[in-house]
Amino acid sequence: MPDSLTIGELSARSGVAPSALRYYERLGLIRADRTGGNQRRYARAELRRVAFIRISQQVGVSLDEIREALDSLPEARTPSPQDWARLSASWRSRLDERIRLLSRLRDDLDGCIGCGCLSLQRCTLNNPEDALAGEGPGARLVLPRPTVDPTPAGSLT
Amino acid sequence: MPDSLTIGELSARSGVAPSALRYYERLGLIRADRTGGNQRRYARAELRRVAFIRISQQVGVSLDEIREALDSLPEARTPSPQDWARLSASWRSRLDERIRLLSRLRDDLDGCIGCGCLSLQRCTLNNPEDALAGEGPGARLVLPRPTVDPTPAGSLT
DNA sequence: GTGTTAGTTGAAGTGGACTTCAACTCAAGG
DNA sequence: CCTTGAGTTGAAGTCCACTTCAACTAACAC
Repeated sequence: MPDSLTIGELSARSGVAPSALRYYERLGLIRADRTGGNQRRYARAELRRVAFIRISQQVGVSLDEIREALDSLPEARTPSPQDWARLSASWRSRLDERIRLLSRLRDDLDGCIGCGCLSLQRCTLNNPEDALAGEGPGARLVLPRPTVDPTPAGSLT
Repeated sequence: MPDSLTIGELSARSGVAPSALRYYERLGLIRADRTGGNQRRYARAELRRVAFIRISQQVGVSLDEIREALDSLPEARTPSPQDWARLSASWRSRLDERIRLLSRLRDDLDGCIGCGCLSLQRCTLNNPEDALAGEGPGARLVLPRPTVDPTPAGSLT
């Protein structure tokens, strides 16, 4: 059991293509030592970084933001379990939000399917930002652009 | 209350940029009549199509698949509520699956945060069986690659 | 009729996340 | 040694979903 991994090994164990690992390195998300012959050798700890990267992507975070998060890890020492816990927790609310949004979409879709209207007028879908804030001209279709609506959006008739 | 909409009006009411609407038209997702002066005029029914497109994107369906779905609508007549209900329902299982996946990710993340391991060894995350790789535009799951691992994947040590 | 705002086109550009390529070099087994 | 598979690089390519641009033309209020 070697204390460092080749790029092929890291790829196999993380499920991430070698080309992607090199790409991550270019972006500064992971790092590698080099052998005399200039080949990458990954410290075991990099496996955790890659795991964190993939999880974060699932949550819908961009590589750029992931890099920022990873930058907040201590450089001096190998990140502790607490360090990782902190980072993981930082995505928690985004994950919650995503789940909440999709769940509401499902419920609303059920409702709209029920009547076949797909008008979404009465659906919270219209106001993805926050259903409770629903006042004024703010309501729009799913995935609104940040601009302000001239007409009562969401009315499909 | 005109019986057709300009691209600006459709944009305002759907929350989709005019450039995106033109793009959708090029892809064959929506259609428009033309005035004598060659400007687009959208039938009211197009609003429903755009709504469906945006909802579908939320679910994580590509424009290409959305086009296929829309192609299954009757051309002869204006789609009925039932037609729309059928299409919406067709995404339902994908939506369910996506929600299920994210929920599991959340739970597992909670577990991993608890111990700070981030190893995911004991997590369902690892389970390549139901990886649901490549679904939607969002990043894929941890351990997405369909290739078979030489080593027990997910072991970080 | 004039001015302003909205719309038209094809082509090119953007950004994110990678992958592919060509042309090498390295590492390890026999 | 020699062969073979794994690794190296920078540059370019890909895919998706759009956006931007330049150069025009339409529609509409006054």
